[in-house]
Amino acid sequence: MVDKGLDDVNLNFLYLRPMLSKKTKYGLKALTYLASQKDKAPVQISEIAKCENISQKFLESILLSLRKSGFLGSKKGKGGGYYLIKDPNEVLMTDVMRVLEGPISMVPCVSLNFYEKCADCRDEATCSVNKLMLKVRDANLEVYRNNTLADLII
Amino acid sequence: MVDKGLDDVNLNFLYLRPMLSKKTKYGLKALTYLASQKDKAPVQISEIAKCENISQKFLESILLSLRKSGFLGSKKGKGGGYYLIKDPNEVLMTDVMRVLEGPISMVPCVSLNFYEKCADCRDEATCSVNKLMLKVRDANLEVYRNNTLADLII
DNA sequence: TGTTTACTCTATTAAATTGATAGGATAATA
DNA sequence: TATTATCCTATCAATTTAATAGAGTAAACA
Repeated sequence: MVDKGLDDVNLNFLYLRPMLSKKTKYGLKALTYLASQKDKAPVQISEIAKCENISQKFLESILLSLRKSGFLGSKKGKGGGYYLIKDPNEVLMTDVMRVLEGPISMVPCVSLNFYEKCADCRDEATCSVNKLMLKVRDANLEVYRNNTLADLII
Repeated sequence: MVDKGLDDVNLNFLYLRPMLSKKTKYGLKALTYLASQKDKAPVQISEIAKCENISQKFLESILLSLRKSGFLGSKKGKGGGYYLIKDPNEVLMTDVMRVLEGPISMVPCVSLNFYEKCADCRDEATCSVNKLMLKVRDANLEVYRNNTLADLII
């Protein structure tokens, strides 16, 4: 049998290279879980992990980084856990995404906060990648700036 | 000396996890290079690689996949090379990005063309990640649909 | 007809990142 | 002082990216 060029098959549909990391996915779910609480009593990691189907150990590190970046507070010992520090209406997605996922721009040369010149690019002003990714960055920023944690509930 | 918690340092600004692959970056540059040609005579891989500072061997595989997906034509032998098949005005960024980078959605559960249910998600209708990523997808689609290869030149 | 040119294809590689797990240290509560 | 739950370090397999090497194939041209 002759090989019928299976290399032509496009495997993109398998989502082999997911764009959104699980860290961000889990972080967002945890934040909305906390935002949905009636009171602001601390919630244990184990509860969030169980309800949201998240690996508890992995979630630990995510919540830790969210605490260090000022989104969450924590309490140790019995009755301890994590809780939201700010009102969900005041938690901007721009800030959340930058902490969890990293820069919003897809290339450093169009980043507002973390600009870097491309080493291989001759002229930024005429670079097609720069031109397109600038528009993509603006479109994404528009979404993240206009959505808070409160907008993600229900 | 006491360790002052260097783990708190946010290293995102180093762009350790670039969102846009070099494959896409190089592919876009090659496409615009070809679109900028006066006539439609074939251009050699080596010329594009040299002018755009791209690894020639890597570029070979990228141009090959762009040919197989119908964007480029090729000619072997002396005077051979790659050339655009369609008019730059008719090459939509949605199609280019899907071939080079993969699905436009950041999660499979909001993908138009490559939908997949999340294994761990209890209810898509109330999922915060789904809700946010749906908006991001629409914003990105808006950009890619309204830009053609011709829009990336100069 | 034969040589040169340039695309085509397969295979391999190092390096980096992700996602997950294990184990113990620390602090707060009762 | 015992229990609880966060905090922190270290490690791991699996995957992906980007690049390179080398041989194969088809077209042009002398």
